[in-house]
Amino acid sequence: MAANKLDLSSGALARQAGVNVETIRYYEDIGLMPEPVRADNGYRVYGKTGLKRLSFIRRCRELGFSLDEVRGLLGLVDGGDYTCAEVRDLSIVRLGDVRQKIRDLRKMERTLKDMVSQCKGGLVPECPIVDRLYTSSGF
Amino acid sequence: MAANKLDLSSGALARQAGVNVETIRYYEDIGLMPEPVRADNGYRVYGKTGLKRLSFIRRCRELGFSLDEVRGLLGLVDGGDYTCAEVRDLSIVRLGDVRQKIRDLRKMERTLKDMVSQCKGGLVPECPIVDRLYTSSGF
DNA sequence: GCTACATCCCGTAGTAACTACGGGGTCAAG
DNA sequence: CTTGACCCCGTAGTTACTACGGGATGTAGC
Repeated sequence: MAANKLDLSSGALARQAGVNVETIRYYEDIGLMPEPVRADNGYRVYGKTGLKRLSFIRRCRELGFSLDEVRGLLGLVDGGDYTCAEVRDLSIVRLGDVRQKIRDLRKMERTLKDMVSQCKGGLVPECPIVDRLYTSSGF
Repeated sequence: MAANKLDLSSGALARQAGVNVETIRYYEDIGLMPEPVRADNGYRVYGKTGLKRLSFIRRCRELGFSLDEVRGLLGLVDGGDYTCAEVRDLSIVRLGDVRQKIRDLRKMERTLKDMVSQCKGGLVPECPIVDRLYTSSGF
């Protein structure tokens, strides 16, 4: 076979997509990435579609989709019969999750900030932060 | 032995501290919770200190401290020779982490929001969300 | 042709922080 | 005296990877 000019080894693919090699193999194991063509020496060979798919996965992960959700998205795309609405719904759920997480973190931020500001940072072995965390009253 | 009126079984402790029973055993295994006194039947028996310690751990976890960081905090407290400054420093690091995480999530939120708003949610098999995730251009 | 050295292969095990499972002992109520 | 809740323990599963180790292969310089 003539080598396509876009042929990529697993290492090259990993670099281009911004993941590492083991991750590709992991995705292959769990069925997110298809088994690639192999060169005569047994090395994996990827093309443009491989790169697109892996980049898709990486971006979804960056947006906080779980691998299972990514699997769902890819299933829709693979089947070719997905509707815009399905994808949109999943994204809206994700958006809700993200917003909830932001709220939680802001609460954490406030609590930590309060604790730090109450603490003089001295060398004394009594610390309002520890007191606050150690007493049974909630915060 | 006379039963203290604050004696708690593992189940009761779990309920009071808001974790579940297996988690207590896990903390015991990894040395965060000390091995408790056992009743004649082999059941674990906890007192007020057990409850305080477990609640401390739970609160730290809620604030995003890793179990290793909690271990450090507990080590300071256990040793009795911690200084306020040490605790404060760790809290400040955590606060920085939390703020970074909020920034990351806000970026995710913007991206998701944009994607959803671009999508009409129709039944057509072309979806700008998928396009956006699937193409190799970053976002 | 030979020697480094990088890169690839594979299977397996380790990570964090739990959660779940399964098989058995115990205890209080009716 | 049985039923159901609770407890014990060890082990394995979860998510999403990362690390390890041993061996084959490819590539560059001498």
